[in-house]
Amino acid sequence: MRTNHDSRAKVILHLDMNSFFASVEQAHDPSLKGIPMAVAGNPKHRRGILVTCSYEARALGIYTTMTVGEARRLCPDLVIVPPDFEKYRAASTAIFDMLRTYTELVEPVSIDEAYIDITEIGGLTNAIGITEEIQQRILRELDLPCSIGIAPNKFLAKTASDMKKPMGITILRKREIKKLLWPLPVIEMHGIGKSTEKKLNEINIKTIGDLAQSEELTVKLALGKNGLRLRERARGNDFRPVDPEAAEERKSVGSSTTLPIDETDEEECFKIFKWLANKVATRLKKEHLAGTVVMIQIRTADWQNQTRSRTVLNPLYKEEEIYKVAKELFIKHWTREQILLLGITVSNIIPMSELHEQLSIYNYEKHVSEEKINGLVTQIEKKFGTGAIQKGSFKKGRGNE
DNA sequence: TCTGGGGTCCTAGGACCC
DNA sequence: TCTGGGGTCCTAGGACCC
Repeated sequence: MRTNHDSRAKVILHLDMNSFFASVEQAHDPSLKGIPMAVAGNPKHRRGILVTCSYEARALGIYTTMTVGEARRLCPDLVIVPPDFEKYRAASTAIFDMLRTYTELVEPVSIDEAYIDITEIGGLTNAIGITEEIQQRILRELDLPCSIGIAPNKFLAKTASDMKKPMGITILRKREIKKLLWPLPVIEMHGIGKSTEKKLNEINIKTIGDLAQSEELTVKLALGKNGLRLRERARGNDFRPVDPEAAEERKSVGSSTTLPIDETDEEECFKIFKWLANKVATRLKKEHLAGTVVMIQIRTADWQNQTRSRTVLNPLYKEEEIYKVAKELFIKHWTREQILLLGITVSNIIPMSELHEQLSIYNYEKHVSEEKINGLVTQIEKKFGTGAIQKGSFKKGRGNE
């Protein structure tokens, strides 16, 4: 179907904001510019870490995920600001809106990343011009730096945007991957973490090139379907389209917190759950969402994670309802081990706008009886053949039983 | 490098249904 | 009573990403 010299080859951009949270803070407060600064959640927390840091901080050996304590030791002048997600969300929206003035084919992947398919609006000839303009406009109008990758597919575009930071523009052509990608260790690949790296190393696959040139069956045996997908990516093949609706509706809303001490007191845990239920409920309400699955997470002092969940019939969104389920799950499953972290997540999300239908008993019964009827229809047709029943003949009206 | 919190996607077994 | 096969939902855990 698609060949190497395909004239219909796509031009995909991957935009990646540079140390996004820190940059947004600097844009809002110019006194933070040009100095080592970092964003860190609750600095007085016993295990606080840096969420992001400025390039000036990086130059001094500071990095993301470093503990606040160690960062301060290394750089006493480091300015630390607490995260402000409202601000980041607003900046993010502004960026994506700007991208959509070029094309509708914008797919946000996270708060600070997006894919853009510019094949139709310029192809390869205008790609660099458009990319430079986007980068400059984001810098000028929003005061935010970004890196952009240009490539024939998502994987290569993502890889390219990572190659030059900050304020980079990198083109990655398929014919260049042998030289640029294949010598790198597999861990450098997006989608490969510690665990997959280990499995690959065990079958003597060390570099991205090794993976690209490996036997299909060997990789499938070691990693399953995912292995085959990674192998294709390593060969430069990725046919996922840029899908503007991909990240449209969220799948879960959760909140978790590391406790001030390793907790063993049940009543204290209840209090935490109450607080978490409130946070989750508040966000559900704000986004007009509800969900039918409540999951709790318990991380014990030895870093073992446990999750326990329950599916309920009617979507819930109220603090009291969420708390009640979470508490019951906790009572039922906690083994009285010391607790490091507790969390609540509500998933199987349904927008409130669809909630009244879900809650209607009439619709619920109708749903059930239709399912029953469909089952009967199948059974009868099995016995007497498919024209035996005129479809829809007893679906209408009420009182089916 | 032992440290947070927000997510998504995938896998696999068991229950249950047809 | 035994035997086959397909499918969906629920639950728990793992891997990965930002």
